[in-house]
Amino acid sequence: MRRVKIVDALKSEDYGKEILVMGWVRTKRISKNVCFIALNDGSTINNLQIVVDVNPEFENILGKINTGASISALGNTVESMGSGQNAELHCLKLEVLGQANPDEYPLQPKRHSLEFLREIAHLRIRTNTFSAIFRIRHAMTFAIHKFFNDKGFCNVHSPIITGSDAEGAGEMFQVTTLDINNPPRTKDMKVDYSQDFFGKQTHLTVSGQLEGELAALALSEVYTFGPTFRAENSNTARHLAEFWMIEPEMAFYDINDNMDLAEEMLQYLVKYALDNCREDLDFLTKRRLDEQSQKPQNERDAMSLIERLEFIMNNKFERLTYTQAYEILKDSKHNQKGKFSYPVEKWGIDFQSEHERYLVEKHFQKPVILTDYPKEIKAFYMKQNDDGTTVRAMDVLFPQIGEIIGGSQREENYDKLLLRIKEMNIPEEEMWWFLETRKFGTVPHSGYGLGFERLMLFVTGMSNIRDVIPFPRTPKNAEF
RNA sequence: UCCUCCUUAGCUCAGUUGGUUAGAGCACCUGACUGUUAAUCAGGGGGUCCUUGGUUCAAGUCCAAGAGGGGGAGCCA
Repeated sequence: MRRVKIVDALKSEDYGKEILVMGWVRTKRISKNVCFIALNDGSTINNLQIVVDVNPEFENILGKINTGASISALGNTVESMGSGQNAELHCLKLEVLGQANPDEYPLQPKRHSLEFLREIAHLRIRTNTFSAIFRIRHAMTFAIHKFFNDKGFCNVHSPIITGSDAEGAGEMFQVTTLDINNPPRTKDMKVDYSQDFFGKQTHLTVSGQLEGELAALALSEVYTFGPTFRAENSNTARHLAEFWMIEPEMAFYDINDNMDLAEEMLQYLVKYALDNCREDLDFLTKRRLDEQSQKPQNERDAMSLIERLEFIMNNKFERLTYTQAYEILKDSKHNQKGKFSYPVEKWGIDFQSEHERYLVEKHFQKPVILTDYPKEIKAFYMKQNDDGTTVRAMDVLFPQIGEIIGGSQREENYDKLLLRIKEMNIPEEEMWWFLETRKFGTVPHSGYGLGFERLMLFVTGMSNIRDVIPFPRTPKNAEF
């Protein structure tokens, strides 16, 4: 007999049918004549209640079943006599697949701290919170591919090992097969990378953007969705050493087309979650409400998770330039009363988290897209404006998490790009292939990068990025 | 990397001005109970007080160093 998933068993109102289910025991409640087992198989946040008559036939088996054990149960679906669920399974045949010693199994039917669960990342997936998060993570992955596919974008696999260290997006992890205790040396005692696996020094990628641009200048509209690696010693709830990034890159798009796409994509993804992950979102909404009730009133969210997602879905993002944002911040009472740790008093400063949060959470109270930043604080490949001081950059700022997207229209003029590469001391000889796209059939084009885990933070309402990726990689931590 | 807080039972946490045998709730084990929803009730077992060193008649408590973790900042996605 074929196993029925619990998500389907719970949906069925065709009572009296004999079905087989398998899963992991969440709780067992036993009394003299009847035993209730809450069974979960990860197909839904909801458990199927297995009802077992306590008789000599089952007594021995029931003794082997504790929280965490895996079982298979054959029985008839019946309409529940108790409240709390519609269908339940009246058990006819019960089998233990794998026991879980209750003295050793760390998950109890009670609330655990997220910090404790991080230490048992191999088991935390079995909890309601994490199974909900990872079902949503899957749904978001799928929705991203669906969004771009429906628009005719081409998914491009950019390389994970890169031979260029000129991407400029952060510190990199080196990839080598040389013996680090005794590497070959050149005459001047430097490590001789010509003897390394690739015949040169290589690293894990920090961005697929440059390769994405190459593809866009052939396929028009492309996106990458892959892992990226940053060896920065960042210890925050918003940074990972290994994270997933979505990087669309579009030929013939200017910065306004770019912003339109970013806004449409974020709203599409939020709507997809609301339409397809409702039960998991309801659970996480309740979880966050419980968590918030521990906090003082003035630190609590103004909106619940679901309300916030609906708000994003239904409201246009605010668009303004860096200079306009600078004026708002400079003239704000907050600034004039000296309440910013970093006062806003000189055009050209890079905005701090506190400034971004003020704009998003206090001033506009909605997502904000900032454009046209001073060129000094942005990357070399961004298109320079005619004013000679700003570039066509755009950052999408979200409540709670700050910068969720960073992007720009790209500089398509060969001479301007080359000049900028020289000004910023980027090794020109390593960028020959990138420069050639501007030499042969260059076109206006744009793109952006979305940090997938930052999106996940927003959609799930979790507050630590280590809780929205199954096995987080952070400084001093590569367990599991 | 900087600032700050934390580390006591399997988990979440109390532990007073340093003072006898370190506590609670949940979990676990035993028993009771005809339908429970993190069931309930009664009883029981369970401790490297993060590590090392120091002060003291006496340290879970005070001091120093180290390790691990949380929150905030920087860098960014």
